[in-house]
Amino acid sequence: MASKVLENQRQRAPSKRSLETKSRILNAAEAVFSERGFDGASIRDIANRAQVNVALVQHHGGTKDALFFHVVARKAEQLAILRTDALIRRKRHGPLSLRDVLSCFITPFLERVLQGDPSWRAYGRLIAHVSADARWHEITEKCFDPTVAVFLEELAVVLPSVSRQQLGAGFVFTVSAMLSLCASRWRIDAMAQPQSDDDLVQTLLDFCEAGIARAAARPR
Amino acid sequence: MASKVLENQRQRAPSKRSLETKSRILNAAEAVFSERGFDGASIRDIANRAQVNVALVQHHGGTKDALFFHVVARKAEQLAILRTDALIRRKRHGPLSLRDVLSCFITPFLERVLQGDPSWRAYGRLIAHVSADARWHEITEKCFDPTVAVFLEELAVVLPSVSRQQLGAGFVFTVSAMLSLCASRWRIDAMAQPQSDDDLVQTLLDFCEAGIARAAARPR
DNA sequence: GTCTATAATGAGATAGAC
DNA sequence: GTCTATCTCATTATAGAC
Repeated sequence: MASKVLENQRQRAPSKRSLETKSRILNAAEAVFSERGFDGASIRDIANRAQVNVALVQHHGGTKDALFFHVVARKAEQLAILRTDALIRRKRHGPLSLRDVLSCFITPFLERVLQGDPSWRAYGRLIAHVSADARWHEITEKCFDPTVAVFLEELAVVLPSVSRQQLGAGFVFTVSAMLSLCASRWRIDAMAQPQSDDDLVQTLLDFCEAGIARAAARPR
Repeated sequence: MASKVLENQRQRAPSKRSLETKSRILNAAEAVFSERGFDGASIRDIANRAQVNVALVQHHGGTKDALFFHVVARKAEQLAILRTDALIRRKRHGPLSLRDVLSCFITPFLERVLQGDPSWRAYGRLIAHVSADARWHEITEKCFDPTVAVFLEELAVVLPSVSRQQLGAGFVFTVSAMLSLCASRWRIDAMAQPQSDDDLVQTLLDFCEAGIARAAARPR
């Protein structure tokens, strides 16, 4: 009898079903958080979307805060690798330009967010939400700041005459312009004829490249 | 008896006390909404901060949505006047430069938000929040789009060779960079030595001016 | 105009059976 | 791992006395 119980426990350490359930929950949380924000989302909404019992969300995701952090961190880790990989790969073809650095940061993100994948689309809105709220300071710090530091160093190499203040400001402006494409693209499209994703990304790169380069031309 | 009731009602049509109460409520709502967002804020928080009974918030502000709209619209009206006035005043001194147009849009806002006035500081964060969320589409449309349309026209005059798509994108990037100073200034300050408000605004204007001017140099 | 009291709902979290 | 049931609390909104 007792051995039968033990055997059962051993055999389903993390069962296949639970793995599926856990990632269904994370996906649902990603979608709901991105649509309604942290406070607007409820565990129950998430459970419904995941087609899972309410209690299971807490069981697999922990508290609501922990679940939120987990959702942000999951793709942030992928993103950190994609961005630094892009940087390393481009470095093999000689010294970097300003546009190279910006492109290695922006493109891996936007090409996923603007493309069809609904999960990345949701993630884009979610990050725009996280980034605009000082309350998520700590999440930003853990998930994104390490990569940002790497790219700031690269900017400093490319533009040695520009002060750290200028570079920091330019980088924040760049990130916020990038995120505006996640949350406010409808506004751009409403102002004129909609344009292709690719054109939009090039326009963004033009904008930020020129903006940061200006600091080099007019040191402060 | 009956005449006494009528007299009481007449004498305090909108009494001085009620006017004070109403604006205390709006100020409190502004502060709480800006700190916690729409969903994170509660009518009770607002009532407490206004030192007023819970029921009074509903009485003077209506539903939570209506109160939110009212708070956003209140300063938006002032802002629309300040911005267009700045435009008109500068037009008297000859034709506008690109930087003039951007400055007339950005400066009236940022000089209030970055300055000490806590009410405008709160409003800045609030607008950053509103702007990052498609849910407030309608509020944006009513409160800000008319002014934006005016400034887009001015941009088109200054840069006739640039497509509406490019101008629209450049304007959205500019607005989002501007709003990043409301919500994410701590991030800039964390990256390097903090800089003065004035330097920061000039850096922003340099960035956006160069960014939009680039579109003129490289038409798409 | 202001207050108390309460209705009606929905939230996050947990205990305990299976 | 999964589910039902429930605890505990906070929310918006309103009804009605003063």
